[in-house]
Amino acid sequence: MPELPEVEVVRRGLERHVAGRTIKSAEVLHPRAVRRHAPGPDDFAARLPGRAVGVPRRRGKYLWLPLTGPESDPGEALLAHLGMSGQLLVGDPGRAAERHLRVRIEFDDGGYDLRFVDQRTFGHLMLTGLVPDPFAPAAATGSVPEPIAHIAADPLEDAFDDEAFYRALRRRRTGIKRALLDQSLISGVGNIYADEALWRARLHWARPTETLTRAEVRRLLEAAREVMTAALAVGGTSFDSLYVNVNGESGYFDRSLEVYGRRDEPCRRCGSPIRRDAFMNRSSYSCPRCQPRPRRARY
DNA sequence: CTGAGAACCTGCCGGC
DNA sequence: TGCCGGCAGGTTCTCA
Repeated sequence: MPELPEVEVVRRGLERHVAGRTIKSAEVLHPRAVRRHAPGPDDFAARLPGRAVGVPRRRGKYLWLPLTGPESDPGEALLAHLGMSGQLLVGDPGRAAERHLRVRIEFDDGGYDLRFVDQRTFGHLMLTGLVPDPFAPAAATGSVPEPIAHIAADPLEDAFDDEAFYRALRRRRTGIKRALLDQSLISGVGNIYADEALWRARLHWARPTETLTRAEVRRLLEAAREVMTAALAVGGTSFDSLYVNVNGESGYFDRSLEVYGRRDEPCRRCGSPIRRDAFMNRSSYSCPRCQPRPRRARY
């Protein structure tokens, strides 16, 4: 799926094209796209017309459009997760329907519409209330959609607490990559950027979390921030047309990847052939020399 | 409670 | 050409 940088690219596009507009209509073309909206597709579509869209927000890989308008009291939001293949696209309302168009939203100004297109249907949209942000520093006033209150802050947010992350890792009994992908510990990091950050920090994916030092965790977080910030700067990573901004354009970061997808190609630091391991039903890429397997490995 | 694996989908690619 | 296994950037659920 789109990881943090790709989702942020989409958020920025929505901020530019959708913020401040009022919804005229919503249409659900595939009920699975709103399966997590408990009251069902009809309720989803019926409650959107008349709502005004605020400034889109994001935490990790989730993004949401705050809604104001007739029905909305303290706060509701249109929450979106792109899953593995979801896209949020804006464009001329008259254009042809995409093959995997799931939800269409039109606005009362008659301008660009908003479409949720999702080939594999792992992504979803839902309408939900907002609750106080459990990860915000005390006395802060942020709010987040209720269904994602368990999603940790991401490393590019002010609310992310490096020291708390280190302590949580020391308490865990698992491998560092599994922990990096655990969105309740740190959000926004997926399979690509986990591998890239571990390579930069010279840590093996199976390193037991309870053996990590403060310095190593600091290095890892710095690496994760660097790689995701760099990816964001060039529009994110995409190997194919599945990962695009709201205008359907791909990013260029795939050209900057150091290990992901580079099996048997030389490590850019030491020349050793990059290895690929199967793990968690997915691939992990690492350099056998820069990231030696720990004596005690955890999966 | 924690950790590990399966399930949920569609499409593409390489090998036979 | 067609079929089949393997693989794809994620999350949630279930079971131990």
